[in-house]
Amino acid sequence: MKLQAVKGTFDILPDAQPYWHHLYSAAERVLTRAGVRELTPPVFEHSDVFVKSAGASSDLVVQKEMYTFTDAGERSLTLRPEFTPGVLRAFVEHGMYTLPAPVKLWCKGPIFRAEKPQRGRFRQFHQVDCEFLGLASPLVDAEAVTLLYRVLGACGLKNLTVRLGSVGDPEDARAYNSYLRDELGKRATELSEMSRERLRLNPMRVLDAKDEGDQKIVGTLKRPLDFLNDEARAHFGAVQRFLTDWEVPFEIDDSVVRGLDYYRRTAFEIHHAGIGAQSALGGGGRYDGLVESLGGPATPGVGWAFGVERVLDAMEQDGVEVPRSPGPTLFLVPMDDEAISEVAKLASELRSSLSVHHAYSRRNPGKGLRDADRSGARFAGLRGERERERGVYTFKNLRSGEQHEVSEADLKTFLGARLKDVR
RNA sequence: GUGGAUGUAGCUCAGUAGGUUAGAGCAUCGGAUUGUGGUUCCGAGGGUCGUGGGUUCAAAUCCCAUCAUCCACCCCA
Repeated sequence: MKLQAVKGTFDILPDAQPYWHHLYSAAERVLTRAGVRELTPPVFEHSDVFVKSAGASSDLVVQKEMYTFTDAGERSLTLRPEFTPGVLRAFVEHGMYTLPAPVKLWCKGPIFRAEKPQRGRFRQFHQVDCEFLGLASPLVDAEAVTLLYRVLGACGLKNLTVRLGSVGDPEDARAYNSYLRDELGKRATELSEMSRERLRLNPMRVLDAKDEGDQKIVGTLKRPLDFLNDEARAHFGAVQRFLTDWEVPFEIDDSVVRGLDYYRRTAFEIHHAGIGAQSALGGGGRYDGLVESLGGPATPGVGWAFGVERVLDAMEQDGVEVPRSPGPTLFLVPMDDEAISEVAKLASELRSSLSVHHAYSRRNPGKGLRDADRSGARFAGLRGERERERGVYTFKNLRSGEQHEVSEADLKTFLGARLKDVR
């Protein structure tokens, strides 16, 4: 058995951590300022939570990609394949529907789907998710889209494309689907094999067929937006007006199709060129009715999520610079055996207020200063026989090369003063 | 589920008319320097050549199988 991470999973190594922190802190900053509060749901839930939310037509597609297992108590549990159902479960379980609406929640963490890996697609990956519950107003849809856009902007991304659409209310979607089945059914023989298969399983998918002949046929059809009822149309118009007013760029794309049944009205995606075939960084939409179908009180809601790995990929493509994690303030070098434990003890004491690293074996000054330099330390502190005799450390500023002796008693004040100077 | 590409040192990669002890750069460790860093110079350690089988006097190299990784299709919460 080779020692190797499970297919579709990976380690986030120390060198990569600054990028992750940068992204998460950008998200936290933007969302917190907007009054969105963090909620951390468990990584797994009763399978029902995800199965019920997926809906009837989605479960063929979706359930086979869920990591489901039975625990020792014969409970069927599932590693979350998305955040929304778990957040809604928590929302209901804790009576958050009594809070003033909208209740705005966000979360972050790993997500699990048993898909075949490729660029931007893994079996364990990470999402930042945001949910706005309790209000059906288009104002909330617009705020949701805006915050998604702002979070990604705060990550340093340029050239984002927001695609905005509406799937209407359930009866609109049903009407459009049967329209598609009728019209495309008549011309099924002209369609490619793939589109015929899509027509059978999910007619809306025919709209983004890549085959040229298919696209000609699609061009003659009415669009999903033509089927919106008056209220849904007005809602969609209001969302657009808010976004325009708030100077959030977007394009209308009525082929934004959400795979899950629970979406109503607003649907949106945000894309970035240059991260491969999986170009969607994230997306979301309105899901009025979902809380109720999970067994809670009727509650309108809208939410989104984005894939952290894809955003990091996009950041890399855009050349986003992230501050390197700083080295220690001080690096201590023991120059004889007795000094090894002395510097370890001193480091331990100084760490109550400073970042202090040290070498773990006897080093000559050349090697010791090289170690200190490589650690990125600002100062080095050398300790050997000479220093011990005089009760001092030899301190060297690694940037200026300036060096003096500092008595053990003055160490902290010396460092404090030095740091002030440097700043 | 389908297709293509790729697996050689910790990392990035050379290395095919099959032929001695499989190389480089980076990284690590040591020395130049047993009390003064970044640059430089010298040296060392580190390899089941993904795995298994086959062909051959001889396989990293050719053949078959298998596993893994990457990319794309499909799908996409």
